[in-house]
Amino acid sequence: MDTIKTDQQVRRTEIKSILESGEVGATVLVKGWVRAFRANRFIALNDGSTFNNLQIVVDFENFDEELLKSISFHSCISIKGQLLESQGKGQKYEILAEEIELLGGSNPDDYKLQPKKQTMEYLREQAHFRMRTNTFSAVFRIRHAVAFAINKYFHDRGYYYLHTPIITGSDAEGAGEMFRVTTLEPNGAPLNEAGEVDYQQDFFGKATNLTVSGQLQAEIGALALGKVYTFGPTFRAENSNTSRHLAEFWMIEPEVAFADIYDDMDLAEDFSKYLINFILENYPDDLAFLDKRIQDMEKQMKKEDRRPMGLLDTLRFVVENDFERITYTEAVNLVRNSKPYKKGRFKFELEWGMDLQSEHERWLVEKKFMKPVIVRDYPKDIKAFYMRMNEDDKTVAAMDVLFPGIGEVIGGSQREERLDVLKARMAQMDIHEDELDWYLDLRKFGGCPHAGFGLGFERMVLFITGMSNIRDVIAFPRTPGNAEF
RNA sequence: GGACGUGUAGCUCAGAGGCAGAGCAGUCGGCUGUUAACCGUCAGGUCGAGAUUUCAAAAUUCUCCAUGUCCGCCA
Repeated sequence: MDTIKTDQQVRRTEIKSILESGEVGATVLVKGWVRAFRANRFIALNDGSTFNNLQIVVDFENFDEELLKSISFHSCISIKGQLLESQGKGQKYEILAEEIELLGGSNPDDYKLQPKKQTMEYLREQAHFRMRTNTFSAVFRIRHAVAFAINKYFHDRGYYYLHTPIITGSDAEGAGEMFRVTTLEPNGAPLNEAGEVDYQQDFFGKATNLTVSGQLQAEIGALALGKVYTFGPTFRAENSNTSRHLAEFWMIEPEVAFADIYDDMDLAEDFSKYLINFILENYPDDLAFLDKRIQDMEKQMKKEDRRPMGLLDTLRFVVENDFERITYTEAVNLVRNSKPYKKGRFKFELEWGMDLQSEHERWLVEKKFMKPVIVRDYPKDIKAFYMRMNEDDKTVAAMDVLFPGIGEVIGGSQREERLDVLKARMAQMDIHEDELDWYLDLRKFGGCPHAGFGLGFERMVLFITGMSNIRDVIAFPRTPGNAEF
């Protein structure tokens, strides 16, 4: 038989559906990408619907030699045939091919890739290939599922999804360096009398930036709709070169009226556990693969660098145990009285009033408590202006949720609802009232206690997938010096 | 922004002054139950770039370029 057109009467079935509820003996049509063609007889086909491949059995005498030759690594084919119970060991079903059509070839002379382990760095440069690998297809299925679970969690609990602006005119949010948004030409922009760029002549009539946080706007939503959350892209122009920072990332920011810092911590813990549980229950194949992948990698590492638990065990452990809750003051004392601190094993000193260093946080999470830790009541001087002042007048009702391996995944606070206290804080921190008059209005007209937090979406996906670099849980990472694709 | 590391075949890497190497991928041939299939065959190189030391440099030294890890800033 030569190349045969597929019979349009038969509709395509997704591989996930065949593996879950296939009917032996039925004629099915499948389409997908070739992961392997072994022994001139067995094709491992993947169509992205599931982690698992479907085995296609080809009697090569029945097909044109040129057609079979064109079935190379990552070519795209359509197969019609009968679904059978597999005679081999590695899989339950297989399809005996009756008709094969080449949808998209992949010339091996030009296609410089192979079915083998690649470095994450190399794959970042090969966009089409990256997402077809076992690792990344698993990561991106899970990423989708986490996003879905976020919306489901909040919707089921009566929160409203609020879309806060991506372009903002406020430059007082204080969450980091911002990307400027302008239509003015870099050379030849109009100048004002002081010789500075005149943004009054810019598109919006003022200087504008990409958002670093939707929180201030979300507060307005919370004090009207009661419970809201944002989930959108966020931009930080920080020159941060680490495995847990992106210049463009997605952030979730719930904001709740009538909530205090304890409600906030309860929400953060319950929410985190829900997301992890959702993936454990719905994506066991992808998680099992990622778990095994990490185990294989760890075998080649020194014992002291290995993680104390595997991925699945870590996720279950987080879901099944309460997060540890301590104050900043307790955290400082624990670190200062720890063996490694006394023996000078830490690079940085720690005194009350200083920010906890990564190494201190990691000791608390990974050595002392062996689970996520929520630290609250930080010194006011190392936190943002909008956080609620505690009665000691030294600390604010802020909390950070620290996860093993990643550090801060959630940062939140109860917001300062007392107008006079907020104004005093802004004056101390040199933030001009006229830039945030709309934010102050919220305290003037029907203000109330409220709280919320920001969760770094990619950091949560990083934790759940067990990947080690945040660039490998987003399809097209933007980092300093890199905006490919 | 700071510190350190890495650039050798399409990919992953070895080579530590003396002929440019291996595995996988690719070519060609073989193989009707494979699971990163296997066996044989052939081909594949400006050793990141430019200088420098040397009889001799992929290797020493310097500059530049690219890239990674860690730290800082944060989510």
